Amino acid sequence: MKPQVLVVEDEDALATLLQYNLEKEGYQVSVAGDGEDALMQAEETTPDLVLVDWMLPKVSGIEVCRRLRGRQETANVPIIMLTARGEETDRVRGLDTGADDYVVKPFSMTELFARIRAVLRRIRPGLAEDVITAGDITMDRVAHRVKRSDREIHLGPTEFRLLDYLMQHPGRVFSREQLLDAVWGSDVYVEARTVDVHVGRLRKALNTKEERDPIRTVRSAGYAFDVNA
Amino acid sequence: MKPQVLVVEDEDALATLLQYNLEKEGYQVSVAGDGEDALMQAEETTPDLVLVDWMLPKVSGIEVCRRLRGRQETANVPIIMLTARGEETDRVRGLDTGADDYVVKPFSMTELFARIRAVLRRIRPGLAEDVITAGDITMDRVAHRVKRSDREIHLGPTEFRLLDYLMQHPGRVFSREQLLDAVWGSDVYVEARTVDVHVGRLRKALNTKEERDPIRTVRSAGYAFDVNA
DNA sequence: CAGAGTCGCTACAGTTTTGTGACAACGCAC
DNA sequence: GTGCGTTGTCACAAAACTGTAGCGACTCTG
Repeated sequence: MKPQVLVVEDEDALATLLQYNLEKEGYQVSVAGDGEDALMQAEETTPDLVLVDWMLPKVSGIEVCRRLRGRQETANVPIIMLTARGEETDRVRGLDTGADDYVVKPFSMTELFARIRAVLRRIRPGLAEDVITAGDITMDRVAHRVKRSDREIHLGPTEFRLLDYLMQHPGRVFSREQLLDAVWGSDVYVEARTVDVHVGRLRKALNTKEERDPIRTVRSAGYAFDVNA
Repeated sequence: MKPQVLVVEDEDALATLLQYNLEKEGYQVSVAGDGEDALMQAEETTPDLVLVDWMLPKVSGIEVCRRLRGRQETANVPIIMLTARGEETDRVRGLDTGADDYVVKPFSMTELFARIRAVLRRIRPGLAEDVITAGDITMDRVAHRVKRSDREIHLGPTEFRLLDYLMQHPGRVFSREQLLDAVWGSDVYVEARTVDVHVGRLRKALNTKEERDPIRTVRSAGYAFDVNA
């Protein structure tokens, strides 16, 4: 599963450059032009990493940090700050901005990539494990294996990604469109009903007769993964 | 106890890459960006092995060698040099730089690991792990031999390194690109599908009719070596 | 209760991905 | 040079997976 990166940058040229290079590096990228937009998108896409420019219109970068940290869903998302040289660099380090690292402009892409990898590596193992467990279902993303109470579950690539995404946000309802964006990719066009089919396949693979279906259908809204209660 | 490795490399991207891979391989890694830093850290952490780039800012790699050798505490620490092709390779070998071995860039990770183990084994027997076993498969890296339940397996060099790498990280799925980076070298250009062919050859050599195939194909993701359960 | 909307499921044709045999090129020992 | 083992690439076949359409069941609304 590609790590999702949210870029918060008002300067168009830089934003585009970042998006282009990050995607080439294998990240799923979304861009926000200002702080408000950033907070909204962060809620929607729940990124694995946020890249925030220190200077932003409306809501400053540092404020974006604080707000992200303040919210349940995004409290643990790693943040990297982009600052211009001399832009209170010391205070960035000194103050508890909530950022996990910062990069001073101008920076090279390789440098940025190195920081990103370092942060993801540092933050992720502690918070988001390679292994997710919900009820009796275990998903090991490194080994690419899914088990339900010691029974090995075989899933196709798409079903795997779908389950991955759902398990990562348990309880939350996603519309078919949201799932298409997140699991298929925001640029492919597929029929919304296709999601139904894949959910069906996923259910068939996951459940035996006795077992409770962990995927909940919400009529005219979408699907959600429920942790056993 | 994990062997401690000090990496002295100014190029950020390479340093990060080395750190990442070495840690995954089970080493405790610290990184120094220049010669001075290196000497300081060497004093602090007294590493079991030092990896030095030949070209460094401030204090050259060869100078780092000399100084490390000149100091009581670090006089016997094994050193491996990283040199670019053509970078006075002969003199590196010829002169007594104090290095125990050297690797010519570009190199594959498995090659580097092999050198590291070799040096550690020579200097600090006991720190290097020479034999890996997984299920009924045994791989002796010193003798360069592979056995499956007392049956001798003949492998070509590439298949050997491939199996080595896979067995080193059992259960984990690697993409073709990752395998190319790790086994072939990070910059040689070979077709990704070539990995398939080598996996095929490896399987043919490893398995008889009765035996379970230890290599698992993960569709649209890569391959993994599974320890028998 | 009719009609519209929504969802589960199946079948299937099309596409993507993987396994494999053949082959030419290469390096190396002799 | 000759011979042998190894390597990377290609082409083709097999296997796995995907998206869509279509039908019936069910639900909501008026």
